[in-house]
Amino acid sequence: MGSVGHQSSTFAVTTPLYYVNALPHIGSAYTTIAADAIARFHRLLGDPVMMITGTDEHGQKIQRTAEERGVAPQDHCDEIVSGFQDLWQRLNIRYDRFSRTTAERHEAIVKAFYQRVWENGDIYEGRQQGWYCVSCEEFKEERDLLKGNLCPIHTNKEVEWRDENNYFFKLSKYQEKLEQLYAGQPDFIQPTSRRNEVLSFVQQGLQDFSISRVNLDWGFPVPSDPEHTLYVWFDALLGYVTALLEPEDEPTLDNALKQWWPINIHLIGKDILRFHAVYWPAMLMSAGLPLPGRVFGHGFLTKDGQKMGKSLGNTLDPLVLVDQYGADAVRFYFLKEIEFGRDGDFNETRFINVLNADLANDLGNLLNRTLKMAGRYCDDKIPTVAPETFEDDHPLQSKGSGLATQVQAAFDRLAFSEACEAALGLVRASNKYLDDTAPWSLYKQGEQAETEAVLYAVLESVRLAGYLLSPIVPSLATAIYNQLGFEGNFDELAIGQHFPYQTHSGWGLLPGGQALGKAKPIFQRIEVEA
RNA sequence: GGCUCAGUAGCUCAGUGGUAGAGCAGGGGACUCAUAAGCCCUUGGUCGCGUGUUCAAAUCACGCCUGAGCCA
Repeated sequence: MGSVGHQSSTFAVTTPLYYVNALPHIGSAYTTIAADAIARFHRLLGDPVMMITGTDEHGQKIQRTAEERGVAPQDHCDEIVSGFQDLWQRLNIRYDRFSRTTAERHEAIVKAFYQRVWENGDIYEGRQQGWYCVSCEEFKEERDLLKGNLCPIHTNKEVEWRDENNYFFKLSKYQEKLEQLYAGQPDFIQPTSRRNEVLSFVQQGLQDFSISRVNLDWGFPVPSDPEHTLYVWFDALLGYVTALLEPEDEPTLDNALKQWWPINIHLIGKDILRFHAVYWPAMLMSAGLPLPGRVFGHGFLTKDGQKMGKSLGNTLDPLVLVDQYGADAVRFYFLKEIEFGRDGDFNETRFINVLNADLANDLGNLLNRTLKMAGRYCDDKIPTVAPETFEDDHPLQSKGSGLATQVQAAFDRLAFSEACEAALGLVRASNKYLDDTAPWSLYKQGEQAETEAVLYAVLESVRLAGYLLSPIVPSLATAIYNQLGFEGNFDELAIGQHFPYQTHSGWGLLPGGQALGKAKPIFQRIEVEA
């Protein structure tokens, strides 16, 4: 029952390498939480997992931001980077690599990669004229500009006229190959709405894009012409490759690619879809490297239905949120309450309602009430119950047995919300089952065996729900397991050996006689003063 | 301007031809093992608007309105 077939294989997932223009915002936190949940799920399965995050640190925008602050670019980057690392720690993100594009070994990888593309004849010198938005680090079409030569995205920034010699990448050469890729690998870009966007973009015909800038110091020199500086995006995407080097490895492409390449999933926000779904695979084709499995562009977050932004002054600081409510709360809200891929909203009332209803009332209280009864009626031990006690149509066993497959399918599709709903369904059924069977009455009537059977079924159901939710709410899962008498912690990297999916995702695993831990509410209700 | 997607209960969403559903929030009730939690019952919707197709439309077609996105 509940055993799930799974071919173990390496699994690599990335977040974007975040631009260090400013401290992390809630959007970066959202992507990173999702990536962490995916990585944790694959660790449960026992797969060797590589989760990559990091920072993108080059470009004119960084140079100027540092100048404005009166610090050296590298010092600026170091500062912001520690802000990211601090947030990831508070959010309980277990990344394996933190890739920085200013790392020395990154330059070696970039050079080697550039060399391959160069030798393949895909880089040429050309002239680029046009309006440039430094904040976007992109050229803009004149027709798209707002009045006063303002960038349509950075509406307070004037674009700058550039007329310079740049090096170009022959993107146009890969038009057909890219179209073949999208057709032959329909899951390459997800969700479908994003895929369609890319398809229609590519259909219009691809133009070569420039991969170098002049009059810019903060970046790597172009290997074939050190007077030029490599365009930040060309360098940034390669941070995914550099990340794969073992600490003791020589920084060569072969070393970087030997174990984890190709990446299974690139998780990104929809704003950088084009770079990952078009430019990146073309660059990889040019260098003769295998392509990633899929690129998933998730939606944006709003606050109280409004776009967040500094100008509106309605930003949501992830640091404040996690300090106030804790990592599990934040992780759960965003992954359970928002369908991954669609835009989602943050509203504090809804946030509190969801956490109280699902985590405190349904899940937390279920464990607590059952544990208290087991303490009183079963001598603080998991009751020993013969397996045949549970008929096939037992309401909890029947529901719990099918969950492993369901949840795994949901995680495969990055449907975190569905995974949560499935696990919570068992929790709700357990609360109902308790009321239907009323073990407190059974016990008073001297029905010891029945009491034990009921409590076992519920304890086991809480365990299973906690296990399946562990990629989303690892600390809660650990608390559940510990109170059920297990030793271990869902933050362990070897969790797939300690609590293997193969066995722990099934129903009926709790060992009878195991001493229970101390009952203590795992998630306190959030009280709001009226 | 072109194209795409969305508009269903206070909130978040499911429902793709046959008399409107879930979770949360709100109201009431019985219980007591529990984090005044859980369980049961319940209020609440001209399914964005209009026209059409059909015996029958939230569901199909056309038009419109609103919002979001893509068009280097």
